[in-house]
Amino acid sequence: MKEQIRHYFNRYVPFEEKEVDHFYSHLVSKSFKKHAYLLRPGQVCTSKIFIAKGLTRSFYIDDKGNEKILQFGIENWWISDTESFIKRIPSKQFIQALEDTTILMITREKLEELYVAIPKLERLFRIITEHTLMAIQRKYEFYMKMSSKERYESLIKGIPDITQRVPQYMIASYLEITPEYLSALRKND
Amino acid sequence: MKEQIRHYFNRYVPFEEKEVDHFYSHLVSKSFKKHAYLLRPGQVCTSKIFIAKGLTRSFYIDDKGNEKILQFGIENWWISDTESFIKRIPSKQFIQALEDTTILMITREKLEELYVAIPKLERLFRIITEHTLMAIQRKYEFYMKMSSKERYESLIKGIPDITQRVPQYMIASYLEITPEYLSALRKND
DNA sequence: CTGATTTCTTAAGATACCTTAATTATTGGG
DNA sequence: CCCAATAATTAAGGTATCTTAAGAAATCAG
Repeated sequence: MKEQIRHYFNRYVPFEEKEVDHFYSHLVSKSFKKHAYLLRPGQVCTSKIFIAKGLTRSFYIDDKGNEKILQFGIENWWISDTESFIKRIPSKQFIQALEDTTILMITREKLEELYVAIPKLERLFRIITEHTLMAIQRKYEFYMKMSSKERYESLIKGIPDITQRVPQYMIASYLEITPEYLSALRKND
Repeated sequence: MKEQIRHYFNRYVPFEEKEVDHFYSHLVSKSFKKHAYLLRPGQVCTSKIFIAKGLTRSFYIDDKGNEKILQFGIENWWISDTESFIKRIPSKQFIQALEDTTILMITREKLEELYVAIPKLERLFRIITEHTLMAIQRKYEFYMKMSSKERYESLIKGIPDITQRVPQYMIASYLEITPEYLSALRKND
């Protein structure tokens, strides 16, 4: 798993073996069975959470009691609740494993210590955050302009095996359409 | 204007007078008349752009020749084309002043030099980017779930004077509804 | 101040997507 | 392997939002 982190980091900033070792030694690894919760409403999301393996969904329950899926999280993606993490306020969302999932996490406190100890880490996370921002912004800018069908196709293109890994009604929730309508869309290719 | 930057920076990270001076001396200020373009498709967005005063829109032209507004930019907001900036690829969008607008900008090259000279700056931009990510993500997550009317109300809440500053058809484009329908929505309060 | 241009409104018919409810298909635990 | 629970489909009728087209209102340049 250290190798995975090393590889991921080096996509953004070249790191020496030693630096990765140092950082990695402060990461906490945790495994969750399918359906287990990584975060529940009311908890403060105190750590950055990196998915090493598996699949998660982030969702909340709306006024009418419906689950609203905000994001799927896959390998090599950060899935913390950004708002809860930054503002140190209780989260409103669930993060749930949809497959057996292994994460690597680091608390905010520890990370801030490490930013001082390994200044390059500050750079790394600036760059990672910039890239995440770019990806999220791009995704939503286009999602907003797309029809349901186009959003579905776009999701499949981004995560081709998502239909094998996630029940269809969750994909519908994520795309903000009803399961019935998604079913109808799929019927006419 | 230096005072404005100082104030903005200190919202995120405490800076000494001297450090702000140093950074500020590398910023380039530019003014644009209403309707002038800050960026056009084909150009690479080589600078981070901060709006000191005024109002801009970012938009692109879709397949059918329609303008699609992605963002409005107001005072104390960064409005660069993130993807073009990060990947150093030609932008697909226009950024246009909707009022007489003054920006402060800094090239990527200069900024990277300054990250080394003033390490605290790296931290500042990590934090700014984190906050921007949080804001953008939150905005879109909710926009996706909202009706047209709710999106309109949400925009007004965020930028109360937007209706005075921007023609209604641009607001409609931003909210991804037709001007006709926005007009109808406004009619029934 | 005035005509030209831009912006906003109105209304009728069309379409994308939703709601409800019932039926069928699939999956997982014992 | 089977039953219970979960997930997916179908269809009918409804609503939000779009399209088109025309006219009214506001703004801008000279």
